Amino acid sequence: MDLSLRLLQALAAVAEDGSMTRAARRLNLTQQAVSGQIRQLERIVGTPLVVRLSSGIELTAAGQVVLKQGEALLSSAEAMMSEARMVGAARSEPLRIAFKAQSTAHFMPAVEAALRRQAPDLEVQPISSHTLPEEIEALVEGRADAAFLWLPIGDDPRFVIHPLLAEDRWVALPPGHPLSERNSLTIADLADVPVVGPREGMPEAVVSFWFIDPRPDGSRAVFGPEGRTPEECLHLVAAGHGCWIAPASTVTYFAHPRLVWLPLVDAPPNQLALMWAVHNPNPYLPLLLQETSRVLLPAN
Amino acid sequence: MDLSLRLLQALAAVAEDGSMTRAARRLNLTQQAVSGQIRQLERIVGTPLVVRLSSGIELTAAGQVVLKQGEALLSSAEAMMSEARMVGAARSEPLRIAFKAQSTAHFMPAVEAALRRQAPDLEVQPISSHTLPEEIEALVEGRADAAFLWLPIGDDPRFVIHPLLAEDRWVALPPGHPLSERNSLTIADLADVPVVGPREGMPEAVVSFWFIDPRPDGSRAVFGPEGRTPEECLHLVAAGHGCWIAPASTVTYFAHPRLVWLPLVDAPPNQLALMWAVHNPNPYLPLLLQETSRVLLPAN
DNA sequence: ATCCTGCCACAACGATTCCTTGTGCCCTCC
DNA sequence: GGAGGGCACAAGGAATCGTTGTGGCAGGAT
Repeated sequence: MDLSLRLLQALAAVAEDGSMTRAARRLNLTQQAVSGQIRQLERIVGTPLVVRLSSGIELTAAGQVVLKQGEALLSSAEAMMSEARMVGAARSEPLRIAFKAQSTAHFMPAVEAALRRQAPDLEVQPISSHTLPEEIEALVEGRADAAFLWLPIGDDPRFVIHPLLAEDRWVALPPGHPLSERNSLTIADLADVPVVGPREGMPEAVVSFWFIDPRPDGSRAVFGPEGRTPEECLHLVAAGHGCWIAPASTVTYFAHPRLVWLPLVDAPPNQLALMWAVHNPNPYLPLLLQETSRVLLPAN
Repeated sequence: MDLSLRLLQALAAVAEDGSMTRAARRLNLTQQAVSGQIRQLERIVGTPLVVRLSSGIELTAAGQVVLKQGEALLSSAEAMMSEARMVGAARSEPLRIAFKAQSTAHFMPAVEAALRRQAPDLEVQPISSHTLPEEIEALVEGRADAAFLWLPIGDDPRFVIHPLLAEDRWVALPPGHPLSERNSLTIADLADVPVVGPREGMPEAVVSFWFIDPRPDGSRAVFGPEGRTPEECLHLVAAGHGCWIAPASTVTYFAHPRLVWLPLVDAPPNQLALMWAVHNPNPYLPLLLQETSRVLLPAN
């Protein structure tokens, strides 16, 4: 049976007024409606709750039980809804998304728009960072709920990782470089070219992936000067210190006239991924994943 | 707004299964129905409770509040109904009605039938007694909830007294008595006739009323031997010890061939009353009064 | 790549519930 | 004895609740 709080309110009003008719007036209902509600409540509980008199009503012992505990129930329900409204209105759970500026940022507006369509009340809070360690730190320290980043990052049981899409890697070369006249490159072409990029604080597997070290033929990569940010790397390349191997989408951010970008056709692609801490309770994370997939995958 | 427990059950099931469709199967409903219930619950509470995903649902923070407190609410409601059913089924409140055997008893079957019509589950328990002090004692000691008796009984703030109907008093005389040939009597006729009846343990006002002492002309009544019960009084009258002044309805109980009953036309009538202890909480007392009035007054 | 399955939402229809008006009966009070 | 207030029953319309049917979307199997 399905107990409705309205019935308990009716009983409370009837008990207080000692009369269905008076209670009905107070509840802005007709006497018949209140009579029906009491009857329904009695049917649900399964025992008479009031004694009908021509001068009004009187509660039975069972009616007093329902009255007393019903009032407790009503106030509990009121408190529950109030608290839920508080929690809901507080937007106490903004979704904080970390991304690398000018690297995993170009789809953020579309993702945010998609989220807003599904959950208009959700507050999306972008957290920008410049390096992969910064992003991971933000997740670990709870400053961000999720992060967009490039795989690989090495295995890490603290995170849930959802690969989204694969990108070929491209190589940035200075305009005057002998290889810069080519249409595409292979790993073998880069055998003697120093590679710039971030190394400090990166897991070994990540360095190994981006520098392609060791090379498929077993030789070692030539490590050029360290560039921690994309800007530093580009500066180093433009200054002739070597090449930079980067995700394809980076090309669109840095179509610099003093640089030449060429695809690296035989290198395993890197992957854009969405990641969050395994124990993060934010309920919007699955929604974020879903909407991100929707935004990114058709545009493949 | 009107919160129904069904909605809370739906939320609980949905939260447990992580999916509206699976919850719907378990609840023997369609997915659409459950979806509607969740939507309605969200409208009532006023904030989103679940995040809709293509792979199922996820509770928001507000949803977790409602889930947790809602489950408490559900079990409270279940406990409430269970206890009310217990109390109701226990018939823990039989209505115990005291009456004087062969004096205020003749309408008891009709009263009980009327009560049964209005409250089929009510258990009526007759408590018979033979004297007025016995009846009052039963009320005071809580062995009876209500009593039928003859007024007056003297003022007593411990009781609520509802007069029901008035009866003329009649006089019982032995057949050979000089007055026994009359059609009716006046108080003056009884000036020298000893009166029998109960005196011991009766309030003075009651003795004064039944013995009509003092008489309207200021003279004193002649007190015959004490008869504590109707049987004793009748025996005393039949033996020639005097007359007995009794309620009219007594005549129907004791239409004895060896007695003559005559109406006492100028004596103030006595009244049948329903009475109970002021603090008796039995909810059926007003119903008893109502039904008793209905039974007695038309038959006036 | 394509189909199949599972998830949810929207729409339309029928059954039930809910509240209203209208009525009758009873009791109480004036 | 009439007026007023109490409750129950009955009938009709509105709102609610459930169903079936459909579509979009994502994930997994063929």
